[in-house]
Amino acid sequence: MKQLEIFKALSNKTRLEILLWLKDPATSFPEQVHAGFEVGVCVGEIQKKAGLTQSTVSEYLSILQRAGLVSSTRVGQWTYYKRNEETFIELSKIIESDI
Amino acid sequence: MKQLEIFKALSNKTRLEILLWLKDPATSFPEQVHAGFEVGVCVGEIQKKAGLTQSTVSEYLSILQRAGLVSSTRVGQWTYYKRNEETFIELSKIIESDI
DNA sequence: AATATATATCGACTTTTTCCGATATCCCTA
DNA sequence: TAGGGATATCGGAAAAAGTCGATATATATT
Repeated sequence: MKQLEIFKALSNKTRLEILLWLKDPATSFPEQVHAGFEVGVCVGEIQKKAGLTQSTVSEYLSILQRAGLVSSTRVGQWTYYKRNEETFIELSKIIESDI
Repeated sequence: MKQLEIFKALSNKTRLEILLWLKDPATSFPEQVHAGFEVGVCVGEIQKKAGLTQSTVSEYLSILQRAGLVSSTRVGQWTYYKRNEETFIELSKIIESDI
């Protein structure tokens, strides 16, 4: 687990918001037609909610993914992102004891 | 607790190292003449160990302090910094449940 | 009061991050 | 296989962070 990379990923307001939205997609996003929320939320919906450009949001999701905070699944032309809860648990433990 | 400010403070290799050193000053720093480690470690010792200039280390300690991760005590001409463990505990809980 | 030592602050320069528009890639359907 | 929609990648401008040297401030000693 690369702590520094994780903290950098968390050092941005929009990225923190995205992580919060992904915590409970059903209340944060409109119903998804092509997939349930179990697989995640597609980039387009996240982008609309964030109010930034598509390229920026795509980049932000990559940053979160490289840090291990989210994972993605491609289904057809959509990429769905969801939280990687194990990483949050690990991080919480690291802060308790290793930092 | 300002999460974003905390994560920014933690997004730097040297600052993470400083926090680790402060976790066990007795093994990380030479004996202090003018005060025990209970009050913290003085800026000069932290600076030597970090290998950066005095101004940079002083700035870094301010950043950590503004984030609530350390606190300082002035004794004579020295300023001693020590960890603020409550903040780490709080942060760990926030990551468990609020992020 | 003058000097010395420890720390903080300031101004400048460099590097990194933020965020965009344009373009490329991937996948679907006609 | 051509066109369209979703996402990723690239290149760049602007803002923020990293880092330094110089200077200011605070305290201690003589």
